[in-house]
Amino acid sequence: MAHWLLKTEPDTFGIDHLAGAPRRTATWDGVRNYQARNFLRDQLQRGEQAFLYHSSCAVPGIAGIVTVTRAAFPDPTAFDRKNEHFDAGSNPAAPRWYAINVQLTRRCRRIITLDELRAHDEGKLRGLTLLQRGNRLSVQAVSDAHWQFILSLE
DNA sequence: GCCAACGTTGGC
DNA sequence: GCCAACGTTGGC
Repeated sequence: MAHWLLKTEPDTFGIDHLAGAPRRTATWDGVRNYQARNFLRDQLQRGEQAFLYHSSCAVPGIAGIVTVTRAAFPDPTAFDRKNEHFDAGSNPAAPRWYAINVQLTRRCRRIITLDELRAHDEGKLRGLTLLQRGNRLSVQAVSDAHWQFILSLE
């Protein structure tokens, strides 16, 4: 099974929100980038795991692990005029954007910080999308080797 | 708040 | 299809 990394801003919707949600489950919606959309729509499968990464905060880093509990379905926020992610170019007959459901599997015992990941940029984590210059993708693939190594840092 | 990097938009 | 302008991301 493939592994992933999902970015989120903890001030908006982070691991604390997910931990407090019913069944520790939430819909991962509002993605409005085509490359990230393609990952969600075409690749993330039910049962696969992803790192939950906190960005735009005091200590950016991996905060936990989530499991995909529902594979891609049309993003309902795109159809909702009152939603900030509304997109008139998407409609139920021809959805442009997709969402998944994720469940919090567990928190990391501690935040695995971006600084710490960077320390391995030219070693075991060479090629990790998160560490690539100018990277902004909110849904990223993580190789098995990278996944295992990051877990070993915890 | 700054600013580099990137994606999108829209005139041509 | 080009590319300048603009908006967004995200670390610092």
